[in-house]
Amino acid sequence: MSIAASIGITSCATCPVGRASGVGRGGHCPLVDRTRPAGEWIYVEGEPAGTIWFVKRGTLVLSRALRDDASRESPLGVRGEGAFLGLEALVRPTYTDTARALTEVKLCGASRDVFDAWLGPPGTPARTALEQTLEHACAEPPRAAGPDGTALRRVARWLLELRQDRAPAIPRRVTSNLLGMVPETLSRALARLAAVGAIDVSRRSLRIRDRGLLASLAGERTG
Amino acid sequence: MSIAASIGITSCATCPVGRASGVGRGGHCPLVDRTRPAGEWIYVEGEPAGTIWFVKRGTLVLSRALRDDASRESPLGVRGEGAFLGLEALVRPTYTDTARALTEVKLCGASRDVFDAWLGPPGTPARTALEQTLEHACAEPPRAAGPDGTALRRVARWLLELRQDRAPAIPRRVTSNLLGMVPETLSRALARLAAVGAIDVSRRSLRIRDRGLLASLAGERTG
DNA sequence: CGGCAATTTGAACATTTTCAATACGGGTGG
DNA sequence: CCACCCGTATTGAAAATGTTCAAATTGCCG
Repeated sequence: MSIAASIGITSCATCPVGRASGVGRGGHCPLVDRTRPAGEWIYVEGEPAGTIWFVKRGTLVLSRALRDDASRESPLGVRGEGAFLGLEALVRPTYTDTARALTEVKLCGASRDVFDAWLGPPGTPARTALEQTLEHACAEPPRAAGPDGTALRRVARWLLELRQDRAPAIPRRVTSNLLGMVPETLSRALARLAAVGAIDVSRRSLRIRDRGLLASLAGERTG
Repeated sequence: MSIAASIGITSCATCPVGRASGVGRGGHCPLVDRTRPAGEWIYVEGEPAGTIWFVKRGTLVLSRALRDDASRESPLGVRGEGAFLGLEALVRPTYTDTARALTEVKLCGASRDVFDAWLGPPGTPARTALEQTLEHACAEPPRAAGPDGTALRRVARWLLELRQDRAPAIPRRVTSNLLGMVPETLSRALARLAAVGAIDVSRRSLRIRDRGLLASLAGERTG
């Protein structure tokens, strides 16, 4: 519960990983900093999972190749500050998805072996829980959620949940896929929301104008 | 990687949790067995997260209330042997979803405090990784996967991925929601697959007849 | 053997996707 | 500093797909 949140991870002393390593109490964090520019691929689905990363700053998209057409990929999540990336390396030989930087990112990384050593001896309760969790998370293919309302409704809801910090950089294609629709549909939904005055939208900015209206369109326990 | 799989968890000595507790080496596992009949609710979304469970046998559905209509709920996953349930208790005050037994299940459970103690001292690397992972997993609302093919295609793919063991008990309503469609659509898709001879389907049995045909319908890198 | 609930089927309807054309906005090079 | 170009986003109209609602069927259970 007291996990690092939106304060910003500025140093190893304010980083959960750093603290767990005992930085400041004579400990040393084995993960090393790297900064990567926006647009860069951190790792690619299917390649040997050699490195595990921790996000200190910035935002990334996780995506997986469409099975229909391996040349296209469908975004399946966004990760930001405080997330681990590539943890599947602990239970899988290869990465299960592709991670790409959406903004400039600051990552701390370590090889699988180093990370493994950092976690402590195998077979401890905490490691077991972690590994079982990862095992099951990786095994489960990404599933479509049930049809939970129309496109307009899903978009309205998404806007309400929006973390201020994550919003700006996410391209339409990513967002639309996350919401289970094609970019055109997202465009239309945003246009409609703008038309009724719920939001202000331009090609690259987005602002909620009337949160109450948005909520009612989202179908939140009606008002 | 050597995590308990389909062999069956028959005793604490073959259970990951038991082994991590040192059962057989003088240790004692703090989780206690419970058997619950099919159909029973294990916990409900929103209620205080007091107990964490480990699945030793059987299958459960996890679901979350639809935001449109809190009276209905949409299944968002199936958990079986070897999965932890209600782990969100470590980072959240309340359960984030509802767990219901699909078959008779054998669970081992412990209160949050007991489980917490079992995990060992807070702030260790393994615990940190576990907690960060859970934190992010809980925070992320279940997202629809991108429109990854038509209903027929998704159903065909699902059939191919099907774990033999999980198949039998899952009702249509659950399956259909997992696949992002209404039960009627699933019915029709199954009927069509049966019509072309890819599967044999009856109201409560399901058998793959022609795996190759199914794969081609699923759009697996074309043949 | 009846009643019930889940599933299947049918047909009309609504929505979303598709395909194609257009408008932007940012970056580049003159 | 401005014109040009390219990729992303938007818009339009038609087509396909999935949903809805209602009715019929089936299997299960008392």
